[in-house]
Amino acid sequence: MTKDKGTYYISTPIYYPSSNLHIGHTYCTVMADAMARFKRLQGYDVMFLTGTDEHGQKIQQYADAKGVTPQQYVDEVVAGIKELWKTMEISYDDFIRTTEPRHIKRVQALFMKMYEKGDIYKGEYEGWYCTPCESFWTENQLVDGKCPDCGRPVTKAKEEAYFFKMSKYADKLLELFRENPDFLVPETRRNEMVAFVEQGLEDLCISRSSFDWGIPVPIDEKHVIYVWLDALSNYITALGWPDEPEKYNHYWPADVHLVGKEIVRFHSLIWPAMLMSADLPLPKQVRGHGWLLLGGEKVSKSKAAKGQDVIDPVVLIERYGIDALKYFLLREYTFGQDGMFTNEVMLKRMNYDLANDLGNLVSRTVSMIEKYNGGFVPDLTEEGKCVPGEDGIDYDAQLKEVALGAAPKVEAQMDDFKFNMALEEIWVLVRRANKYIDETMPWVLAKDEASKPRLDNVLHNLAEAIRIISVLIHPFMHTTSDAIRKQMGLWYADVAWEDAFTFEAMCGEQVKKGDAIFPRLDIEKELEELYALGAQAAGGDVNIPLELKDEIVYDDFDKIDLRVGTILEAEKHPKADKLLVFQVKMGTEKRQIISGVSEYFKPEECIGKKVVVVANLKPRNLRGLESKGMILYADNEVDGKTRYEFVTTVAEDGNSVE
RNA sequence: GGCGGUGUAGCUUAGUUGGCUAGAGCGUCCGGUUCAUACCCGGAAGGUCGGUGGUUCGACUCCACUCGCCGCUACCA
Repeated sequence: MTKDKGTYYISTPIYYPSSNLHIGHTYCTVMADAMARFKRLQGYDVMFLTGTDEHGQKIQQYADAKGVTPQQYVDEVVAGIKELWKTMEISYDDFIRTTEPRHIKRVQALFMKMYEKGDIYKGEYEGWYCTPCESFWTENQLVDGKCPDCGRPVTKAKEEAYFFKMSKYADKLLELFRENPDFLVPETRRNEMVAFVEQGLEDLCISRSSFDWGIPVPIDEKHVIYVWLDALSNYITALGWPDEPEKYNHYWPADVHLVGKEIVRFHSLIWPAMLMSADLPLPKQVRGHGWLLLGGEKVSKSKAAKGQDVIDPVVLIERYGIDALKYFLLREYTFGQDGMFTNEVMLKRMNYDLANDLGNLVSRTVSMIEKYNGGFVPDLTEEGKCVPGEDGIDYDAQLKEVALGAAPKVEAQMDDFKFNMALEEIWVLVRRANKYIDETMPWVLAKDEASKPRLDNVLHNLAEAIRIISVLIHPFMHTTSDAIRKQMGLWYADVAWEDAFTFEAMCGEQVKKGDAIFPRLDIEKELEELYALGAQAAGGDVNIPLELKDEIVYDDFDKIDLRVGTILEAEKHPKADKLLVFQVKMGTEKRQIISGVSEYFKPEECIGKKVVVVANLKPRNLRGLESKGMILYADNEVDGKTRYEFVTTVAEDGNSVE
């Protein structure tokens, strides 16, 4: 660290410890870590915060099922998360757990501050509740009567609850977006939020009394504080607000909250509104990143074991190393956009960029310095300067120009969180250095004693280029940076960002060839082995219980009358683009049934299909047409896209299904 | 349906305020080289910049319409 550039506070979301983390969480945390390391290297006083959000009904249920207390349950999972971050050398400065006393008392203080402001009142909440998502939904938000976020079943809930007058802050939020467009990026997310607020904001339910695994409401012991007030406030409670204000005053407001696009709304609307209510400054920026997609779907805990791609970061690290995985995640994907994750894309990146380009550059340079100059980096001499040949190009000058130009370009890209572009800028230099070797042909120079001065300068310039590369990659791959510096004889100096701005720094260092920095991978072989691992995780030998709905008794099942039917007619609903209207014959009866499946089936291909129908379901009007019953479909995936299949049989129409 | 975004070589994609032959990586084909992890370097083929119309001396870049994807939202027994 050289000069003080001020503070830089960056956060990841606090993760929900319901199970182990996957590569999606890793992706977010790796980005935050790279930025934190980059800012530190530049001389900022960095605060990098991550942590876990440990309350809620779902954790309580998981713990009950396991026969342990919620605290015991989260302690175990959180230990695993910390272990993962340790393995990945995530350089967080603090790890906040919402079950820690320091957090609990400060959340209560925040509650009281908002309460005293008159922004919290007691009301009654009725709605549908999705336990896994900890979300309440209104009747018409439900999809197929299920949670619109995760598709799992919801339960009806009505309870006394405390509300936060968020509606009061709608205008101020719009003003925030209008006057401070950089508050929320990328732009598409900001547009969505503005549209959301303009629709009108409802007050936010911030307490629960139906379970008790949470922080008690200070004015009412029957209630616990509900997820958002509890979780979001971690960004200031970790700093000591309000009782130990020193750190808080030093780092707040945060420079950036890094979040996934699915929680942009909470960070850009609810969190600012809460801070406004408490008369506290707002964070400077919220950045929503994209998702890693597996076969077109978001990487998630429930999809974790599906298919052939390995998304367990621990497995990938064991096979390829932390730096290769980090490089891949940061280089391959564009911040803010979704990206496709496949083993093949990952392996190619690792081989082409790391083994072939960077690893090989270091390897060939060190070899030549050992072979042609006894292992010592030569000094530059006047007589060894490049004499432009017929092409008129001064190779030395070009290499130097690219090398010295890299750091400012990296800085510019990093300012905008364009990790992939920052790395691309570095690789422009890597490629230029490889090209420089072909241009100058040291092995030819080495054959003639008269060209020794020229050879020395070439070797020197290569060493300089690699030294600069070692500085530039340090925030992204510090272990590799150190390994390169060791081979280059640069062990004596700590990495400093300023070193990327000088080109005549080396002389006499003793290089030492070591193991390949990134061994070349046999992609075919790796793909096969990863495929096997993926298949195994997908359930080959392992028996992992499915996540199921609440248990029912036989009588519950017996209430459902399932019948075999044949689709006679099918057409699009005239007033709804996603609905198909079927005429289904079940024995003696023919009736109309409507399903929301037009994106999966063309009407004509449904005709004649045998289906299973829930026949005694209460009829309902759907956009003007009556639907009597429900056709059963099975979730499926074809060519990587989700779709439905009819649940079918060869049995006679009208027969019952049991 | 409403709002927003997006559509550029086989694949992944750069293209700030409109301006020379639209760049890059991977893939393909050809050539060079041997210091190096069978790596590296050079060259070529390949794009009517989704479509149509318009503004302009000139549009991938602006406008209108249209088609396809995506997100938010509504409807989805």
